[in-house]
Amino acid sequence: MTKNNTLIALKSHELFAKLADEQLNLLHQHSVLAHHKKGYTLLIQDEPASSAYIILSGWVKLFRETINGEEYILDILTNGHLLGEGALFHNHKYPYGAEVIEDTTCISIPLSLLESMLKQSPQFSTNMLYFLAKQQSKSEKNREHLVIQNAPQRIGCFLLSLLPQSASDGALIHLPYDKSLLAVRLGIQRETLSRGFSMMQKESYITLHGATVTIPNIKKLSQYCCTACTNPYPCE
Amino acid sequence: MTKNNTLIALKSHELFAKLADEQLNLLHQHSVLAHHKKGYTLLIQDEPASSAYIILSGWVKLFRETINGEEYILDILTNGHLLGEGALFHNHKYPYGAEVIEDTTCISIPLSLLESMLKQSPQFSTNMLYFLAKQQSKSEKNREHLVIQNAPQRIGCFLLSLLPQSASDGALIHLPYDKSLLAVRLGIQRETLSRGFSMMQKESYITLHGATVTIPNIKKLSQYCCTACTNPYPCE
DNA sequence: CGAGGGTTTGAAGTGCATCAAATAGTGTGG
DNA sequence: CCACACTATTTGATGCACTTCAAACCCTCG
Repeated sequence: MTKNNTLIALKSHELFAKLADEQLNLLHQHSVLAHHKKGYTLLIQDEPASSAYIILSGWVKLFRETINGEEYILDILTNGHLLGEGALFHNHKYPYGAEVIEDTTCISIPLSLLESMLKQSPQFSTNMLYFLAKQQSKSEKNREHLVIQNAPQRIGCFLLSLLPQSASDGALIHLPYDKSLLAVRLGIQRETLSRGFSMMQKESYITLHGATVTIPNIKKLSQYCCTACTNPYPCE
Repeated sequence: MTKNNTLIALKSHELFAKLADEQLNLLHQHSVLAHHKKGYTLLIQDEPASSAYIILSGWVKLFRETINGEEYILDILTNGHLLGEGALFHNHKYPYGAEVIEDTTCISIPLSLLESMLKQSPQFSTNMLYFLAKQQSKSEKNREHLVIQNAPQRIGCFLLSLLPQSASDGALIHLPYDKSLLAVRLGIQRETLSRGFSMMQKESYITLHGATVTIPNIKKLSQYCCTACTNPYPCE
């Protein structure tokens, strides 16, 4: 949890892969490690932006406010995820708000530095291009899921996305945050989430105890969730 | 409709803005103008990719096939839109299929050329970054609409997106393609689209004759459609 | 005129939302 | 360690939006 970890975290992020040591050091020098408690507001939508953040631990939700005051959730992020970089291409304003939902450690990186690196480092430019392309494909997938999958399928798909690639049948999953938050994330009501879980238990796609889920047969679950989808399991 | 128009179309695309004449000429030399009839398959999903295309006229649908053979529509494109460029960041394979749905004129541009320009031209790199960022924001908006808006609201939102910025009350819109295709594009059934239209007529948000829509009061319609949304009208 | 696709209308079913209430789980102060 | 308050989650009952299935209508074009 020292300044040294910052360098390691930076190095291991795809956005900074293959960069010259010189540039990594520059990033390292200008980066600040910070801890934030649950409830802390990290980014304010449409406010002038100064930093991007890489999450080292904890959970952060990205959201936008609707005109009549409701909240729309774009994504919920954790270890290794980047946020706030969108401001680089959005008039230096954050395109979404961000709130800490589980105590979070993160690195803040000045956007001005990223901007100058974009101009000077072709490697970084390329990384950013691939990063944006990947994000877009993820966003398209999310949209597809909304159109194609019903509620329980979306839940199952989300569970599968929590599995490491190496997971085998019987794998344990600990839900990373509140079920009510998960419901919003999936675009359904808490009650629907609850009923979805219990239906999937009855059909023995999963077993559920509190916030712990086991998947006895990954193939069976993925067949239920992914058949209607354009991406076979594993989805991403 | 000569080779000269190709140059003009290239110059006016945001992706090629501010490029040196030298590069524009290179693009121009390697670009090919083509006409395709309705039904023509322009791109095949997951096939090795050779070209990107800019549409000059007509309509093209982008789609992906689900595992059980259904079709999911990503977008429907027309004048000025670019397609196929995603292959640059997707192992040189097209991330979607594309089919001509109204006779189309388009320019094909070799991906290899774009790729070398990405490496050599910082301006082009920057353009591409902004282009991808914009596409992503569009994709996020589409997703939001699916979560937040009901069917008639999505229909109204789509109609509003067809209006030029300069449009005033009473503006005429000619639906660009089949209502059944529009339904798929909006993620609803044809019947639901039809009922949505007739409801909006009854509430005098619009009037409808065949494929021609008039919007007597833009503000009224946008209040109905956009209040639940995080983006005020005009949406994009 | 008649065939065939596109579109609308009607009737019934389904999935999810909503509202209401019960239950389980968590943290606090005694 | 327990009692209490408070929140998260589940369960039940009902309603609405959209889908599905079926049939009619409408338009265009040979």
